[in-house]
Amino acid sequence: MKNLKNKIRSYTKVSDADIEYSLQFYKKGVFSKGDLLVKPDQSVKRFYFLEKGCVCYYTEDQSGVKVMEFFTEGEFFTDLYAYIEEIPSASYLSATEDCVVYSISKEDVQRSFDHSHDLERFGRLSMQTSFTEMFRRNNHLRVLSNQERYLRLLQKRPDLFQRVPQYLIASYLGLTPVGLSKIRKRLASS
Amino acid sequence: MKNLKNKIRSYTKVSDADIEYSLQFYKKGVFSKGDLLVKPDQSVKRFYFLEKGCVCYYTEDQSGVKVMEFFTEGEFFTDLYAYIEEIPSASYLSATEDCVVYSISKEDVQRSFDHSHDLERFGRLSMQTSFTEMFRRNNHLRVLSNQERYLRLLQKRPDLFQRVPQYLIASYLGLTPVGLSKIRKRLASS
DNA sequence: GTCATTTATTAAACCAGTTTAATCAGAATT
DNA sequence: AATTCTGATTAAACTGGTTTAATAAATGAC
Repeated sequence: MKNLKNKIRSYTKVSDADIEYSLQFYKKGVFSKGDLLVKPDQSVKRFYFLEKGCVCYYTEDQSGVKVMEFFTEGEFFTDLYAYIEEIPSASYLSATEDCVVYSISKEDVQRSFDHSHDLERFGRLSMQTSFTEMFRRNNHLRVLSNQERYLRLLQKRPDLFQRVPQYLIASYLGLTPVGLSKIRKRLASS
Repeated sequence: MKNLKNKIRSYTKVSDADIEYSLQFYKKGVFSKGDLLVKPDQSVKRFYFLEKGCVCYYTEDQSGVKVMEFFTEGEFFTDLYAYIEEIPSASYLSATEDCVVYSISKEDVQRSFDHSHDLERFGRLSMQTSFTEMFRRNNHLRVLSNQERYLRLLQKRPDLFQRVPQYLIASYLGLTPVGLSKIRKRLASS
């Protein structure tokens, strides 16, 4: 739980006692490549810390898979929208590699927030981080060209290209595998 | 400040004393149609409650204006990304009507959060709301067709079509005025 | 090591939107 | 009432992506 403890502390000062109070609720979980942590119509009652592995957050409709995010080691994740709103998920959380997670139930999160002002603050700041990350991501989709987004992803998260198949990356970039292939070709010949 | 007080209380239980503590920091402001509350390269140090009027949150680049959100009476707003990250804004907050706002500085927000656990919780929940609203909005952009988004906006926020020019609505829907016009024409003839 | 499956590339036809530019309508100013 | 300005529509040409389908390459199972 060392990484998790450091992660929490990276948001705000939390006393040892408060950290231990919160950590008591987390349970270790392991998933194999291909496992679904969440799937559509399920309720989403847990909040996860990814100790090891990679998780893909996506929706699927008649036109296929649409990737919203890839989570990797050291990140908190869940289907945050369904978790907050307490509605059935419309999405998948799928392990694209073997994963080790620590997770806590929403009730226990609430217990932590009730228990101390500092843990509540941690909750606020972690929500703030979820907001800014989503904002940044959506801004890129809004203002950058497909090619710019591809190049930026290549630069910012080169590991992803080794870890997940290109058609998922294409979807994450907001295009089809064919479209991404064209962009790569265009770039290669220039 | 009655609307503001009720708004805060709609998030979580806050004592009279805490509410009054927080409310002491808010200052009333009035803006005329066309005024800019925030513009690019400015720092964003205040958090706003919109008592009356309508504010458009948008960016502008070589390809023109891109509307991210319209805020109307009873909503909190600011350029939240720049506010949180404490970086110069990349956006505009523009009054599309005469407006009355109450606003509080980020330092005073922090004072409120330090002052009581309940106010900190309000802060967490309001951040949570910002997250879910942004998520919902982006989800619509992601999974709905332009026509579906137009029809849904027409249904959910019919007032907007009376209050702001159509070319801003087109931008909000992720298309050009020409594109929106085509959709309207298509719908009219069916 | 071979076969089956999954993933990536390429080509061709297509299309929903864009861009540009002209026209039209309405509102505000004088 | 005439003039200007802003906003909305229409038309025509264009384009960056899609879709479909076929092929090729890589991966994994036996």
